[in-house]
Amino acid sequence: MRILLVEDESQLLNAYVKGLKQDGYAIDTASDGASAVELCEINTYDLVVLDINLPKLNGIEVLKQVRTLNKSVKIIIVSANRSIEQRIEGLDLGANDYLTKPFDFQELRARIRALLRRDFISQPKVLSINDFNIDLNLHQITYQGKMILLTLKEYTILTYLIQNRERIISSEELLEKCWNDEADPFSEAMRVHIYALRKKIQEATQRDDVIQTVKGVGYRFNP
Amino acid sequence: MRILLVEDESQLLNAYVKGLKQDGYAIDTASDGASAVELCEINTYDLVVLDINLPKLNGIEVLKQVRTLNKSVKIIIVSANRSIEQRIEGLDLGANDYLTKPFDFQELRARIRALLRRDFISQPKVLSINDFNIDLNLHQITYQGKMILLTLKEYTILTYLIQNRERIISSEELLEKCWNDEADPFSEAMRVHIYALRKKIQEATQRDDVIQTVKGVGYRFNP
DNA sequence: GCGTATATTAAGTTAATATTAAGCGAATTT
DNA sequence: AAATTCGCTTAATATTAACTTAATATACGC
Repeated sequence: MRILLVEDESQLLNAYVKGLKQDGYAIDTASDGASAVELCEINTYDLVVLDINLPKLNGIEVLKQVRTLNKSVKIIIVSANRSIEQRIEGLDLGANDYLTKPFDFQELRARIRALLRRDFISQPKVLSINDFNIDLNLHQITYQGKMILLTLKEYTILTYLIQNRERIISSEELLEKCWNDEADPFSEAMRVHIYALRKKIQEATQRDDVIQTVKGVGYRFNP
Repeated sequence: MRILLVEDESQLLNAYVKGLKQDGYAIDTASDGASAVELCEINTYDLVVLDINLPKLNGIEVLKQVRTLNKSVKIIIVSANRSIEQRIEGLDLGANDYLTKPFDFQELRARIRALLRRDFISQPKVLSINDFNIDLNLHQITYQGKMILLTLKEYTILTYLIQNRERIISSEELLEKCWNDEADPFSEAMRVHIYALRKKIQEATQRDDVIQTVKGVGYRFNP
């Protein structure tokens, strides 16, 4: 899942980035409205967190343009201004949720998860598929109760494959959803992660068909 | 857990601060209504203790604004005026509890704990997890009956990790919940405390996996 | 079998965390 | 009030783990 954070207070921004990366999202950032819109023209985000009080381009205007560019992206508006009017206007213009500053980071986290949930097969914080058990809180994946120790990137990839296990995921999509802007599209890094993942999964499950390769198409989680 | 104390009698204020810091809360203070609201705009508190009889901005007005800013914060109103009317009004406006002056500090302490309790797994004053025993009253942590001598900050951190042991806690969250306003967000101080904590825990338990590191994500208490 | 897509390794780079020692200031003691 | 202690923070360095790169090997469809 890929998220764009638009926020001009850089300190706040950094905190969000870190927190959300830990949840396995690929994060891009913009600190003003113009570059936010630019990024949305280039990339396809699943969700945008948009601070309404922005330099250069008014937040409401950014909201309109982003929504025009991408009808399905989820947008969470953040604002220090608690006037109800603005709140309504924001939702009318196509925002999906609204948060008033200051808010607890856990609150943001919960709402993001809630909004992205619809795209997933399963919604809760813990999903069980056959002998696999994924705890989204603990970043923990177990097989028959046995823990599979994964790095952050491995966890991100596997979670994405699992949450979209009804489809075959192309390398391009995996790259797009699990890496951010700076990722080199020609890099082989992803394959190395897949390899490491398979190794760890094989060790834990004695199976080596859990991540299937569909040549020329992509990868697929096979529970 | 982070608390804002709003009280214009500075002597009383200092006493509260000291007492509550002892309990491991991160404490900010304000001595008038205007600055209380300002602080709530900047920071996310878990709880606010609000004296209703305030200079500059009427306490009830402060209450309204604080509640508007943050729906989930717990608010305890303190007042010398025990008129039932005001009491009702306060609770109607979104306060969670009410104390009439003069009151015993232990009373305040108990109510704060009661209100913050819901965020925790376990509510009682003493929690036992495996061989660990945490007495929130005595600020004492023991392992197999053996006392682990901790400084205040160490106790605060460990208690937070223990009370949220079902999640991985990022450094950002730890900083947010265990330090107050003056904390430098780029400080490495927390890591030093973690180090000291681990050392003491290792000494007492002979185990060194009690505070686990999940690289790129955070820390976790592993009982 | 040929060519392309993917897998496998090992080595290199970067980022995150751990460790250590020194400094500072508040509180306590003498 | 000087000296001492203690807890907390700072800063510099070390260590570790994660991630990427790059080079080579294998597999698979045509």
